[in-house]
Amino acid sequence: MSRLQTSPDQGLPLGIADELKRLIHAGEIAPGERLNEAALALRIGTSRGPIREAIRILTGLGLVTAVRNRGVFVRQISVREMIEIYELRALVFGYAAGLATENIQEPDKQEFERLLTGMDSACDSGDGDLYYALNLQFHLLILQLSNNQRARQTYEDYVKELHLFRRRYFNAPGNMRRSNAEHRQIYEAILKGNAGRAKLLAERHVLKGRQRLLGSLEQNMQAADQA
Amino acid sequence: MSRLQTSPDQGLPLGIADELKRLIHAGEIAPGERLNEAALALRIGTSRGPIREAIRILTGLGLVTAVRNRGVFVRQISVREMIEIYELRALVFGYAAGLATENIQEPDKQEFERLLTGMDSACDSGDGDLYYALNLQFHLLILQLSNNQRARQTYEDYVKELHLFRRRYFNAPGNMRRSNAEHRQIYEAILKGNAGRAKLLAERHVLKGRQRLLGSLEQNMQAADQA
DNA sequence: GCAGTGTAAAGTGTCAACACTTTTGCGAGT
DNA sequence: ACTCGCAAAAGTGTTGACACTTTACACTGC
Repeated sequence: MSRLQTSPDQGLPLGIADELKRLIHAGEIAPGERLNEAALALRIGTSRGPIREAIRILTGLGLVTAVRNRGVFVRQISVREMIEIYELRALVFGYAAGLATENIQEPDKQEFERLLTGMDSACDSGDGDLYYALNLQFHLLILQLSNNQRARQTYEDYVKELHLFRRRYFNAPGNMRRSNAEHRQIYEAILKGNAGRAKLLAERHVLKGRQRLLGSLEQNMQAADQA
Repeated sequence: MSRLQTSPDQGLPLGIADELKRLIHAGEIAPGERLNEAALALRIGTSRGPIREAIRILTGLGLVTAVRNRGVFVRQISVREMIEIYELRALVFGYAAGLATENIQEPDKQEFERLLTGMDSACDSGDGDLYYALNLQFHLLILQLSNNQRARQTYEDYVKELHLFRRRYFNAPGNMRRSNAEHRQIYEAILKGNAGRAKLLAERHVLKGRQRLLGSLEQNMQAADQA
């Protein structure tokens, strides 16, 4: 019954954990929702043992919170946690941008150009999903150029974790344009080898992203109040 | 048979996981060692089910690595990983020191003084363990003053994770003195409200700690070569 | 109609047994 | 003595059953 052809079989629990991670990060299982062991076992086509082990992996990862005798629930992130994570994400991104000035090579530059023009056209066509995907690639490319694997992993984890924030990020076209203008500035600073400026701009870029999110959040709240 | 009175019972697997974490971080289970399910079950006085779940939690936390059909092994950290983690630790510590300039209060100042003089006397008496404990408190106090709970948690995790580095840190008395001199400089910068300087000194302090570790590592290697 | 109670259903917690894989070690053959 | 192969042992992977807790719901009494 299962379609766990995700990875070279590392064992049932690991495979199930990956599948659950995917479901959670994709939002198919909403934050706050409970994971039903029996239902999952039936769906995957296994017994509850491996399911429970997979869920424990997620517990260790902090994706779910366990309550004794009541089950595990997909973690919800509070506004405060969101703010704190953004802070650290900005820090790591700035760090990586600074190092990128030292490690950038010719092929990377071409990749940067491709991503930046791609995001421009995504702005023009108002394609938020495309912009989001390219934006993520842009950020990860910089993390890659930090030459610090752990930093890259940490950054990816932050991005995924922020998906647990209850409210969905809503890309207004104006935000996308502003965001990409910042991208260009960061890229130019990296090109010029200006590590300090690249770091500063990168940090600010993430923190501005946070502000944009908080802003749209407030708008939503007001809209909800009026309804 | 078990003495898992560690915490308000959050369930057997959680309790066991905590116990295992303690054993690993205390070094009682060495990096690279395998965890035997049956033996642990016997020791804790339970069946293998909860043991396996506890082990999966550790898998999620990254404390152990699982190999199919062969068991789980306490994670070993490579030199490269150690270097990368120190880099991020320096970043977070610098960040916290910068913010500490804004959030420090009177009682914190007294605590700082207590820790600094305590470390001085630990230097005098050559008490490495005491120095290590106070040093950790000093760092955590600064993290506390960042007012970013997540940063504090991250920093603690880094410190624990570095315990998985195969070679033990060996506190030479000279290193302790130099280290505490740096502590004083950081504290003074925080007192003066000089955020930039506090941040810079704090970052450097951690990176110097890394150099000290790498240095003692090289010495050990040479000693091993001569033996 | 409503609050309180008791019971059934749903769900999690734990266990012991069995299946499968890997490792160990003995013994035959060279 | 050394190697190869086979068989026993050790260990992990998975399962279904049972115990316990929480939740849902109908029923009783007011």
